[in-house]
Formats: sequence, C-alpha cells, structure tokens
Amino acid sequence: MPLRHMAVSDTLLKKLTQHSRLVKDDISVIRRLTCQLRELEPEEDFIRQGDRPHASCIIMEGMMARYHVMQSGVRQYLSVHLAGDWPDAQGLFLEKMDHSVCAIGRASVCTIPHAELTDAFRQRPTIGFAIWRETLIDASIFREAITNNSARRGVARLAHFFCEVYYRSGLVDLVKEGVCALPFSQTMLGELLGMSLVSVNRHLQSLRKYRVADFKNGDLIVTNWQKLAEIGEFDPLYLHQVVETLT
Amino acid sequence: MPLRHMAVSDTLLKKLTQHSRLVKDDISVIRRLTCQLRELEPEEDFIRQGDRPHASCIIMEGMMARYHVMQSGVRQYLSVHLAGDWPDAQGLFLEKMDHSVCAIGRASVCTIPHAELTDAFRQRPTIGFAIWRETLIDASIFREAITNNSARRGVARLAHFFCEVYYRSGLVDLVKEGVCALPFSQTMLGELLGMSLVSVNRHLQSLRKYRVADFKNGDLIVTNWQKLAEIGEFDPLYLHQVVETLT
DNA sequence: CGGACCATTGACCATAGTCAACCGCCGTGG
DNA sequence: CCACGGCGGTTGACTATGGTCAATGGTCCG
Repeated sequence: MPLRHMAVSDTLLKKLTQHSRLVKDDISVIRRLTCQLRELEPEEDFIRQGDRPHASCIIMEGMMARYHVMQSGVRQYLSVHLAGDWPDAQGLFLEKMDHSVCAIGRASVCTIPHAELTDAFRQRPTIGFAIWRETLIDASIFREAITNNSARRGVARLAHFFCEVYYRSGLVDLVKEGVCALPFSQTMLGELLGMSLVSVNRHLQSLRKYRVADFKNGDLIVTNWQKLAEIGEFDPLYLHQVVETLT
Repeated sequence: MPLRHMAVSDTLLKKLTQHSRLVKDDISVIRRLTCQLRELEPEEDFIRQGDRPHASCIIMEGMMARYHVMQSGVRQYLSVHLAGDWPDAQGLFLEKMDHSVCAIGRASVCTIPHAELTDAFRQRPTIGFAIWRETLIDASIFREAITNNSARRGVARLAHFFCEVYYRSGLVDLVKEGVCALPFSQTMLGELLGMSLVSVNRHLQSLRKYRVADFKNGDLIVTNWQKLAEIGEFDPLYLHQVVETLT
C-alpha cells in the first residue's frame, strides 16, 4: 500500500457542504488537515471487527462496504459507500470496531488521525456538527436497511437497494447514461440483502424481464427509474440531502 | 400531557458516565440544562416521520421505540429504548425525521431544546463527544439489527432480541430476579423482527419448551441466560459499554 | 353481555433456501 | 498452445421455513 501525504482533497468539502453550511474559517481548518493516501486492493480490509481505530478514512475513489461476520463465518454486509463517504466515522468515538470495513473492488482512501479530527472539532464546533451529521445520515441508512431487509421481500428488496446505490451515485456525479458502478457479485448482493444467491439471481431476472434495471459485469443499469423506485418503494428522504444552516 | 420544569436528572449523567469520562466543568454545564418533563400515554407518538425536530428527549421511565411506516401502513419497529436512552438524538442535526418515535407502554421523558444542547457542545466539546458517542452506539445497535433480521432466522432472531433487551435492562438496573419489562404484544415483536405474529408465537413456544426464556404479560423472563445467548449468538461488544477517556 | 384485543392452534400455501449440475470466461501452468 | 481449475452466473428439482387465513378461548373493560 503506497502512502503519500497530501492536503485533504476537495472531496471531503464537497460532501460536507452538500448538507451543511460551513464558513471560511471552518473551511480553512479543514484544509489544514493532513491525510495519507492509501490504495486498497479489491476486497482488502481497511479495518476489522475488534480492531481499535486510531484514524478514519474518506473514500477518494472506488467503493467500500461495512460487514459483520457471523459465528458460522458467513458475512452480512451492512452498507456500501462511495467516493466522499466516511465509512468508518462510526469508529470515531468507539473503543473497538464492532464491524469490519473493506474495499469493494479497487479503492483509494485518505486517512486522517482521530486526534487531528477531535482537535478540529474543538477549534470549530461547526465542523464537528457537520461530521456528526454525516454519521447520523449513516445511521439513517442503517435504519432503512433494517426496514428493507425485514419488511420488504424479494424483488422490492433488491429494487430498493439498487435505487439507493443509483441515487447516491448520482449525488456524487457517478452516474453516466443510466449506468453506475456496483462491483458486487450476486453472492455478495445476497449477503447484503439477507437472501440466497439463487434468489438474487431470480429477482434480478424479473427486473430484467420488465426492463426496469439490469446488473452485469459490476455495473448497475437503470432503464426505468420511475418503475424501479415504485417497485422498491424508494423515498430518498432518509438520505437527508437538504442544505440547511448549522448555526 | 402535564409539563413541569426541572433540572436534568441524574439519569442522563449516569448514562453518559457509563461510557464517557466527564470532568467537573462538563458536569456542571450538563446540570444547568433545563428540561421539561412530559408523560406519554401508551403507544403515544413523541415525534413523527416528517416532523422537524426542535427538541430531543431522554427517557426517564418506561420504554420507547423507533419505527418506520411502510406504504401499506405496516409498521417496522427499528429499535427499543430504555430509561436513560436518548431515542431521538438521531434528529439532532437532521432537518426532518425519517422515522417516528413512540412510547411503548406508559413512559415519561425529559425534553431539551436543540439550541440549548448545541450551546453546551460549543462550551464543552467533551459533552458533545459523549452524546455523539451515544448516537454512534445507537448506530451500532442498528447494524446489529440489520444482521439479526437478515442473517438469523426464527428462534435465533427472537433470542438475540431478548438478549439485547435483557442485557441493556441489566445495565440500567431494570432486571429483578431474571425478569425485565418488555411491554410488547407478540404482534409488535413480529413488526420488530420482520416475522409474522404466528411465527413469533411458535418460536416463543420453543424457547418456553426448552426452559430458556418466557415472555408474558409484557414481561421477559430469562431462565437460562447462557443458553439464550448461545441460541441468539449474542455478543455484547456492539453495545460498547466500556468506559474510556475522551480527551 | 358484547366487543376488543391478545394468544394459541390447525390447515394450507408461497416464498425462498438448499443441492446439484451446467455453462462461459479467464488466468495459470504444463 | 491448450487443458484445467476456479469463479460467477444460470437453471431445475426438491425442501423447509415461514406467511396467510381462519377459528377458538381468555381477559379486561365499558
């Protein structure tokens, strides 16, 4: 893993200003944060269940996911993360990781030591609030996943997940002509949605058949967004993408 | 709903110091927070999906729960909360509630305006960190719920939930001789665990049959904790009950 | 006494899991 | 160069888990 130092890229600022209002002083404190760039191999763990986190990372490129490992060894993926996301902010104030975070496909991240972050929060509480909000949005996404995996079945569950990935990819400009990257295998989709590989395959086929969406070679192709959102009962409220003032 | 003013009770301090180290100044700022006591009728909503939250509440007595409402009108409960919990801290920096919060049985809460809280965080960042951590623990509980409802089936799912309630009740001294309150109906357990009323009833019977746990009249009775934890694959790590220093 | 709600049970059905085989693709090594 | 193995995707057959429907009984309350 090659490491090099760099100033925190605009990726972070772009993400935070998407939902929080920051003033000049906040921005300059953020710009002063240093971070190390790290490249992750496909499926490489960034941090593991049981580890004690000292730094957290922002995704520069690629995709990452959180997951639990069951006693049986089976994985349960919990959420997926895109460029600009902060997939382990959850570990900021926790002693030990209760879950792992890995790359999905090749990814590069920027890591910032916790100590530097908490210093920034003390200087400019608004920065802390913005990142706090970031973690609250994460939590909201978890809640939606509980509902999706518990109360929706089959096609709706798959459709809802596709909606989420597609919508969030759009927010960070990662959708090109109805296509966004989703470097998952069907097996992994099953481990995310709490269904078997075979079920994923069959529900996928019904989305294909009705020309709503397709998924192949690690790409998600949305042919009928309206219909997909309807099947998945998708309402983006839970992603909380509204700019408001943090006084 | 009778309202009266009071100083924030020790309930909050007890909760925060359970997992965060606070110094004298922090504590006195917390003691200066004012709050309104509010009594909630059984099943009364404290705040609803779509509302804009201006205050948040700490549970003084009783139980509360978060839930989503599906398009079909069906409820999906997301998490349950006990005395000392902060069931809507999730709304602290969010524009609109993406879920509702209601009382489970009779409950009383203490509400604190958001503005007063953010002021406290600016004065004493450590207080913010402690409450931030509180919300991160919530998120961890959500993650566990994803895994529970997606990757465990039947009895294990029910057993895991019982473990969580029993364990958390123990932390705040609400277990008496193997019994703790859980004022749910079997229908509600189903809406929490993503299974039908009938399944809940049947899985409950198998826990009864093997003398592991029982559930009746709104009470959870644990007769064999060891076995229950084994069936539910319960590992309390995700509750993050470790005191550590927040510098 | 009647109604509402909750728990329980049986019968039946639907969804989804398991198992197994097969295909195509790709990368490795003989 | 080609054979082979591994992996991901697809399919069929069978099974199991759990959902739906419906009826019953108990308890509490008006």
